[in-house]
Amino acid sequence: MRSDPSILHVDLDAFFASVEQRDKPSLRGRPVVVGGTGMRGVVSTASYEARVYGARSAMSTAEARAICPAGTAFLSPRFEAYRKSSLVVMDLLRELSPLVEQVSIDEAYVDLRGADLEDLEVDTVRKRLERLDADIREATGGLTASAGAATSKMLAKIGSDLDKPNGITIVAPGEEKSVLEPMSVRAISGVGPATAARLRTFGVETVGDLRRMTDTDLVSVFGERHGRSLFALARARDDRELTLSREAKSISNEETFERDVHERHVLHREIERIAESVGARAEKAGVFGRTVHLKVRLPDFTALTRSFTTTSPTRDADVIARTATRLLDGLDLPQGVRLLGVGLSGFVAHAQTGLFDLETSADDETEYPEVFAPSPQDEPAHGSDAIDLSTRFSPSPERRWRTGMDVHHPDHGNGWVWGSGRSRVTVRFEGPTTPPGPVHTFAVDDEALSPAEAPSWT
DNA sequence: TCTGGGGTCCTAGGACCC
DNA sequence: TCTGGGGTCCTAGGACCC
Repeated sequence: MRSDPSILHVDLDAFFASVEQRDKPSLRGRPVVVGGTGMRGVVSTASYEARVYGARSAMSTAEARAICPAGTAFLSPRFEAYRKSSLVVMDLLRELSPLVEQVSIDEAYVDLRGADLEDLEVDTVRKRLERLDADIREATGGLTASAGAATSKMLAKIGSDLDKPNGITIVAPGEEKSVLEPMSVRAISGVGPATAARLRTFGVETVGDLRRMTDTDLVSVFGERHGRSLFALARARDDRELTLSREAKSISNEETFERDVHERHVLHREIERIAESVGARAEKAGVFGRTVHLKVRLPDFTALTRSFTTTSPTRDADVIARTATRLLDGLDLPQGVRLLGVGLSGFVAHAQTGLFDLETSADDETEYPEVFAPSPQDEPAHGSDAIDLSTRFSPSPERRWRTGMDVHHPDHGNGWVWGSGRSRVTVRFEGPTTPPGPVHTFAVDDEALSPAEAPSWT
């Protein structure tokens, strides 16, 4: 914890709804709800006029429609417009100090130690924040923000929430514990509905209550990390520094269907569509991922996740889709599917050629049984007959092994390609299941494969 | 007309290696 | 012969955040 209120938290007020009201004067002064407008939509942001009626973020749009008066505008989000205004605000923050941690499209921390201020006294900070407030209004055409400054991230964030909308709260050094004490435990970062409910069973509602629990008890109930963090944060001990830059660790897309889907072929088509977008985003980000994730939500809202890690990083939509389809086919889904998601993680900056490069050194003299490369016309559509690993195909410049490809081996049965390299292919048989089936590696018939083809292998 | 979509981090168990 | 830890990787699930 710092000795001066040099951490700032800035939060744009009802951001999506405010942008809509700014851009469309007829919406000003009226309740506006931005979010999914379909039957299964949820609210992203409700304007303050809509909050009067009880509309809230994360509420189902259906419920918001039921409680808001006629004349309430229900709008789909226009992310491009929001991004534009967000950028304007983030630039203003970076003008204030180069030490900015952007948390989301409408929220950021700023380290005022990087600001050009004569000192970090409460009055000096307040004056500067008042100027920032005016700058944000002017630069964005009337959007407002709420701000909090304090000696730690937690207190700065709590501060920005204390006087919404468009308020400035500075928690003076020494006041942290008394500000925190009467607040609900939900004010602590990392305490959501589940943790709050468990704490309630111990008679803990406020941060003051939480302080009566021992370190040992909290660790035994919530685990090492979470327990220690609760103990420290309840005492306003928060040394977290700003994270000035971070790289994405995963890319995913998911979709909730308007109606639960029962047909496998529809799910397969959806996987292809979603994988297409995941692959395109990975390409845009310049990354290749080793792990493909599948997420399924059932009509009863339980979520299933499956993942598969290969040695061959990819961003090929086709490979992602095949892998995800494999994972889906390992699930029994008699109730149908409410949501389907596909993701990619385990990023490396460049695609590896495959197992050969990753796992085989030049002096590796392991002998593998030989199999033969398939030709593209023999590559089966998923679900149809597998490629027979014991059959020699006629050479073709396009033939290649692809992760997820169905194969058959006379000794091992059915399987699918798990990874491949210039001279060998690895197959997982009877997979993917938990626990996974056996993996066998074969040397491929590389006579017909020119080295130039290798980079296109996935 | 219950409950989106994009993420991050943690835990726990098993495999495997040293 | 029996009994070890520690570390890492992978997988599944869950909590949390905006």
